[in-house]
Formats: sequence, structure tokens, C-alpha cells
Amino acid sequence: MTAGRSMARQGSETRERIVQAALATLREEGFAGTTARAIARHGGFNQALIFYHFGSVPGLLLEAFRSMSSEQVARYRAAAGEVSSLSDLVGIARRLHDEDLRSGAITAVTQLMAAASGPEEGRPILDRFDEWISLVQEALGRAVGGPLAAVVPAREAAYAIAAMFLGIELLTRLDPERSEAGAVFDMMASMARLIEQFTPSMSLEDPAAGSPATP
Amino acid sequence: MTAGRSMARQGSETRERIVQAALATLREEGFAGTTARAIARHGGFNQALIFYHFGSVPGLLLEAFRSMSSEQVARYRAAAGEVSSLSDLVGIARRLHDEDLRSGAITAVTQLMAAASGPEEGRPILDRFDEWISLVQEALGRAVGGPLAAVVPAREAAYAIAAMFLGIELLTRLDPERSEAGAVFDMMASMARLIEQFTPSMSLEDPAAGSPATP
DNA sequence: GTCTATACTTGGATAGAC
DNA sequence: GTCTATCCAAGTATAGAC
Repeated sequence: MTAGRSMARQGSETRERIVQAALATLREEGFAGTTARAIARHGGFNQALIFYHFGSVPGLLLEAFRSMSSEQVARYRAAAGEVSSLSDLVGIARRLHDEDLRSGAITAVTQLMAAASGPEEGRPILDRFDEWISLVQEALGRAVGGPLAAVVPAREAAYAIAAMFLGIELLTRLDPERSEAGAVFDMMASMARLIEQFTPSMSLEDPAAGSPATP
Repeated sequence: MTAGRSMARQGSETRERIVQAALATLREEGFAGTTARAIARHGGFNQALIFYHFGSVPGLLLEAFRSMSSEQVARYRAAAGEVSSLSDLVGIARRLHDEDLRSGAITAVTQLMAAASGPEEGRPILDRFDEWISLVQEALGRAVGGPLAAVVPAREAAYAIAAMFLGIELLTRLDPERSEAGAVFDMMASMARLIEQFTPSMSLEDPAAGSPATP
């Protein structure tokens, strides 16, 4: 219904390009180094475009965060839907971490979070982060059953797990070489297997409490 | 051996005053708002003093981090020495969190972590953070015994716990009103009690395992 | 919609008086 | 050691040509 030109699409593409450049700058230069000029340099476009499309640098960063978070949540919600054990959950956490080492998506979030100065800037970020907590909570619901589910409040556990993941990303970013994330995921994997031995599949369980796995 | 004047001590006092002002600014204005001028305003002294005493703003921030971390680690190492159960451990974690709500000490760390752009800046921060991990690991060693200790690698568990704490501080800072830290500590407290039921006091245990310390 | 040029502001850092 | 004054670099943001 509009003119035959691809003007709207061009604008969209440019916006997306700026968002990607902002995320790249955030993870490569850190928050302190993420200025309008640096972002423009990274993306190979003009610095003025940022203000034309997003009004201000903080405006761009917020939009970049929203865009990135939505994309990643959608991506992982699909994976979380197929989780059926704690081991699965640890598996996708590890995968998310590994992929972030390359893409830096979560890394960008930690930068924005850490730099937010108060509730005014923090709230929109927290709103988005809630989606991640829900994602974990949902996966947790699929992963644990039996007595464990009755004893562990899902929301709090999900919050704690999401916080831990966040902390690991923050530490990894300080020096990827020295990160102990790999060992931590290994530990959680064995703990998951251990717990699974004590709380066997719900579909087979009998009325008595204990009766762990019989190999 | 020097002159009778209290010049060295005065210098020390000023340095300390600047460090405190830097930490206060960091937690009240966030990293982005922590400029030489803002720090000076906070502390009620002249902006030029920062450069005279610390050479640069990053120099001051690093020193502030070292100072704060040492103090807090010493403070909590004493408390950790008296930990004898998982419940105790959760208790001091909660206390540390509550105290940080007022002092903002840990909060300042998260801000500095955000500032670090790469391994060069990240390494000294990570070096200090190692002390926190060791602290947790030590407390964990006192807190858990019996079969659990044999199955959970202490270093990895300590790393995970420290990361989780960091994440919780990060989230709490985004909006203290909305923080779910209290509920998370409650959950961990009940889980600690639960685990303690299944792995009773080591002093009563039977010869099977490694028979650690007997109080 | 995008680029060039530039006005305006803030922050880091130093010189020199006290 | 501390303060005043100031220089300079870097950043945000806008005006106007294309």
C-alpha cells in the first residue's frame, strides 16, 4: 500500500545493523568503551545515524538489549520445552554458555546490568530478565519431579540458577582463559545424575518414598 | 625518622577519604557516573587530589577495590572460621547480603567488573575475587562432611556459590524493591536443613568413610 | 535516510599559586 | 599536600547539504 520503494525495509535493516554494532562494541570494548563514535566505527556507518534512529546512546542500548533478549529467549524456550531431566537442563545451560563465548549476547547483558545506576534504568532490564527466570522455572518444572519438586520452591530455585549463570558469565568475561565455568558445568552434570538416581522417573514411581534407582 | 609533622599520616587519611568517596560514588551513581569530579563532590574535596594521590581515575578505582575487598574478606574470614554446618553458611551469606544493602561494598565490585573491558583490567579483579572463592571453599569444607563431601568437588561448588551470590547482588542492585534475594536465602536455608537431616553430624558417623575432624 | 561539519558539554589531567 | 585555573581530548547531539 505504500510506495514501491524499499525505504521501510532499508530503515529496518539499518536499525538492525546499528543494534548489532552496539552489541559487538559492548562485548568487545566494555561498557565504558561503548560510545556513539565507537559503535559507529564498529559498524562502519555514520555516528549521526544512532541519534536519528534511536535518539540517544542509552536509548540504543536499551533497544539492543530488548532485541537481543527476545531473540535469545525465543531460541532457548524451544530447547527448554524438550527438557525432561536435570541433566538436560545442565546441558542447555552449558550450550548457552558456550554459544555466548562466541556471540557475546549474555555478556552484553551483564555489561548493561552492571552499569545501570538505579531503579529507573534497572527496571526495564529486570523486566526482560524475568523472562529468563521464567524460562528456567519452566524447564525446572519439566526436569524435576517426585519428592524433590514438592520440597524445592520452583521460582526461588529458578532465580538462584539464573543468578548463578549471570555471575559465571560475568566472571568468565573478566578473563576467559581463567574461567572455571567448564568445571562448574561438569560438577553440576554429575550432581544432576546423582539426584536422578535418587528420584527416578515419575512415571514409574511407587507409593513408597525412598526406593532409589536399581541399576 | 621523618619530620615531626603528621604529614605521612595526613596523606594516608586523605587517601582513605578519597577511596571511601570513590566507593560511595560507585554505588550511588553507578559506574557511568563515577567521574573524578563526581567523586570529589561526594567526598567534599578537590578533584585534583585524585590525580595527585592515585595518578588516574582507573588507578583510584583499582586501589579502592583492593582496599574494600581486603577489608571485607578479613571480616568474613573470621565468620567463616566458625561455620560448622550448611545452615551456618547460608546464615553468613544472608548477613553479608543484608550488610551490603547498606554499605554497598559488594555492589561496588559489580560496577568495577562491568568496567573491565578485557583480561588486562579483569585479571587484578579476578585475583581479588579468588579470595572470596577460597573463603567460601573453606567454609564449605567446615560445613559439609560425610558422603556429600566425597561427592561434591569443593572448588567448583565454591565457585558456583560465589557466582550465584554475585548474580544476586547484581539483580538486587537493579531494583532493591523487587529483589527476591530474601526468598532465595529462605529456600537455601530449608534446603540446608534438609541436607543436614540426611547427612547427620560427622562426630557420630561410622568408620566407613574418611573420618574427618572430630570436634 | 545518510553524510559532513560543527556547536556544545563534560571529563581527564596538569601547572602553578598557596 | 591542597586549591584555583585552565588546557585538551572525547563525547553527545544537531543543522543542513546531499
